[in-house]
Amino acid sequence: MPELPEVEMIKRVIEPQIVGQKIQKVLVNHPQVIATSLPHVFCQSLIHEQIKSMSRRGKFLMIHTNRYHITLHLRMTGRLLVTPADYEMEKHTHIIFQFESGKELRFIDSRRFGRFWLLEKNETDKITGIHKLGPEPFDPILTAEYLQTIFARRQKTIKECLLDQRLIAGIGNIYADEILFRIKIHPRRKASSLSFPELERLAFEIPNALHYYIDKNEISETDYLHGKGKDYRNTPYLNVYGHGGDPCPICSQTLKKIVIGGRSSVYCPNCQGEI
DNA sequence: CCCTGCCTGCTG
DNA sequence: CAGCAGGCAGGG
Repeated sequence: MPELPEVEMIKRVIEPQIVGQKIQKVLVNHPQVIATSLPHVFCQSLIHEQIKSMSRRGKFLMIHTNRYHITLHLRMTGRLLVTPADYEMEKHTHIIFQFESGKELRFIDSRRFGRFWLLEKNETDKITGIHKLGPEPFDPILTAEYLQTIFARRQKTIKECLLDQRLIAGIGNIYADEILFRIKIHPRRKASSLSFPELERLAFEIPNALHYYIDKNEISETDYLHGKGKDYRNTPYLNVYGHGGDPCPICSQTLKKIVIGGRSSVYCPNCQGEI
């Protein structure tokens, strides 16, 4: 489920609660979620490690300890919760990091698509996929010129390009639709067909829209736990995603839902035109 | 480009 | 009940 604004929110809520915590024990209920090694090795390696910090890259999260990077991807339904030890155990809890303080960091994932990797600090990461990511949406390199270069020889639609993590990291189906709506560009347009002024609008709106939705996602630690990590507060501010068939918030024409590259896409045929 | 698999839960 | 879901990898 989570895209960049959600992953960033999770990082901001979780990090202050786990920094300084020392791992006493790690429990893995479903071995499949550990991509790097046998669960036994994963658990054993992390005992006595202290959490130093947390970071985000695209939709990946990293938890940094003295000797390791714990890298994880929540995919569609993954969640992280910091709880007291006696907090009710959610269904589909696959990993529990027990801290010496009594607090726990829990990974919950109903569809079990989420993955964890354990990397030594000096190890070069060639396994998680982070090494294949394009620049962060907030990287100043993301100019109209840059977009022109990466789109130039692509036959793909702009929607598919925005979803391509090798080109830009962190944009998923929701925000691809929202960004295209904001700049009034049809999702089915060929990326290479965008004019320079259109690319300028895109280069501006990618970080602008994502910042906006990160801000709207702000939540307190208590509210986050209360919502079990499922409360995404920016949802009411989405203009098109999940609104197929509704009136466009700008022009009131009916928003259309189509399929592009196997993904549902919602757009306004009036504001964004028809091809 | 397309398709499949990975999984469970929710919606119509 | 089928169909769909905000992700990604792998294969043809």
